Amino acid sequence: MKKNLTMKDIAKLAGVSQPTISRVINGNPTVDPKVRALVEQIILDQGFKPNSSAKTLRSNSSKIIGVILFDLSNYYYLEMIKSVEKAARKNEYTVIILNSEGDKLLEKDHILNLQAKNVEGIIIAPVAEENLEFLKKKNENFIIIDSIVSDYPCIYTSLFQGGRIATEYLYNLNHKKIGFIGANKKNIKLLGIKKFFSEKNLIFENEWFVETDTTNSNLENLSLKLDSIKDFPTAFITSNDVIALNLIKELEKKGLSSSKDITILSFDDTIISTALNITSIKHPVNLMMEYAIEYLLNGNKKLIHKVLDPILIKRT
Amino acid sequence: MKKNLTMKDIAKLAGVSQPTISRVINGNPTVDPKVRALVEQIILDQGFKPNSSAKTLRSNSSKIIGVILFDLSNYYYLEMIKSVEKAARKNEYTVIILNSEGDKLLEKDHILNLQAKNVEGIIIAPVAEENLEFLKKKNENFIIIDSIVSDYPCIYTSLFQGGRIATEYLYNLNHKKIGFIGANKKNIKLLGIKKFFSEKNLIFENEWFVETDTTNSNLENLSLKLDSIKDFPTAFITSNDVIALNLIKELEKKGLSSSKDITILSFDDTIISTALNITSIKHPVNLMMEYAIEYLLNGNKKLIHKVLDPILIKRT
DNA sequence: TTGTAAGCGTTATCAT
DNA sequence: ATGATAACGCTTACAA
Repeated sequence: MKKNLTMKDIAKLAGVSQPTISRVINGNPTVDPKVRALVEQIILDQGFKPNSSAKTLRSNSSKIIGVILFDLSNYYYLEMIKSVEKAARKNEYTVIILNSEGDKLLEKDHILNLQAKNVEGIIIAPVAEENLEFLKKKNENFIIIDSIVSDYPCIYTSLFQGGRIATEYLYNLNHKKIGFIGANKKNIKLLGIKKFFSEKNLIFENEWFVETDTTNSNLENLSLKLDSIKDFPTAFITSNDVIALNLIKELEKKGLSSSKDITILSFDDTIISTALNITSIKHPVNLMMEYAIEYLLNGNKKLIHKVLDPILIKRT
Repeated sequence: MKKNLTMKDIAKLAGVSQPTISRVINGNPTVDPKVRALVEQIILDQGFKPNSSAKTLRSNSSKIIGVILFDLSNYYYLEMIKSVEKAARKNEYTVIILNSEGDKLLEKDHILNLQAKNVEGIIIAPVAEENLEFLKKKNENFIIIDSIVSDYPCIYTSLFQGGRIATEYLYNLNHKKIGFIGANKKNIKLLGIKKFFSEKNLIFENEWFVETDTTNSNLENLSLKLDSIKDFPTAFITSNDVIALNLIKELEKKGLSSSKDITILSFDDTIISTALNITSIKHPVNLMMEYAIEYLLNGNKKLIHKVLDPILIKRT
């Protein structure tokens, strides 16, 4: 059976009492510099680190941030994970990443799990509002990412702005017929697109909105939907990179070139956009996670909604 | 100050003693069915989960697996994270993902951190052998992924086979001059490639190996290196997807089409390969992480090296 | 400056 | 079948 060292062991090696070890580790100024030096050397030699369960149990501070993500299929989550781990580490925190897979019950499980681990904060891309209510009821320190939910702390990229600047960019390239492929009609990106159209007194035809499933890249009926469009757009905005990829393939089947005939602009700017060489709307993911950690650790809890500006990454 | 429920609280609500709650939760058969039912209902109502720090401290079982990854830039790590989180969850374990960023000291820090958290196993894509020695000395339950290190438990995809089947595939498409772009010369993929050449009594020209940095996609001198090749290959194998992407861009600058003039085959099969529509060698990442978890939790610890076969994903 | 002792919320060993 | 009680390894008064 594996047995880790304890402060008691270090204390014995140093010939002092266990609390003295604790004092050294926690930088308590009352310890004799000689004792401190000795103890620190022993700690280094032995590769000792205090048991965090005991520490957490006693002091109620786990130094852990929980992150519950909606799904791990969009590639931009990798950057998110990388950013949040780094931002946490900078503050001497560890993150626990969990995948709710868009499942309400699993999300609840994860929340209970994190609470049991005494996490000091939760970053959540939520599935169900009832779980957010639970978090609030339990007085949990948490922040929502990637969603807008009133009365809860949120941090997100303005997809409305994203839709707007995407459209503006295409408009300036002389596109007046612009399609959008994405999830259901209340889609905020779509609202931004429509906003720009109305600003310019242009009409956004209903048929230019092509509804698809965004998390599942299985888009077999995309073809049918595209076929049914009477007045075909000269450009498309897609709700994410994977859809852009599928669109390009569909267009190719129809003998259309995405670089010559139809302009495509995507959301998310993952490596796919780079690979396909298409203009994309980037979320400032890194910034988002830094803010999230900052908010959870020291944030003024009166701050409710933090909106980040999307970034247009121009290509070709 | 946030205060979680404890077994004591539940006990009070149920009118029993605290150890009874523990018995109910741990499925101890000696509890009265009526009491059990009552307690379970209260637990559900209250959304109670026992404090895991206390549990870990007392029982020395944290139900946590640590995962130390070398870097989080290659996109195939996302699938890895997804897989390992899921495989762990299936066994009621939580994972803690850490990024060593290829830094020896950071790797050591992560190891100490995980030990302090009493993790029951560590999955590591290692930076430094001395840290592996430390793990062994500390009698830690761990397994290495993505690397071959003798005398330590490892699980990895056979890159030798990968190189071999990649070459075989191209050979069967009538390519006799095949280049390889990747890291230093001891590269195992390259050995597999050379093996196939020698099997067919063909010569692999030294100039067909183009050395690049694999983690950093900054390949500005790739162009120069390509220019210096006298007998230009008709096909290239790249050590990862990002290099393939850069290669395609370089070739385009030279007026060459990757689909018509030069065939490209990459390693890793991330979404980039899909986007670029190129044949790729896939690591069975999902399988790898399932094995890793299985090994750590129940594995016969005599098993030292587990080799997985790469999968050729044909495209175009 | 340092040691003694209590207590965090569990699990497990006793009794009863 | 269930209730006291000790112990896990730390932090934090309090005493010396």
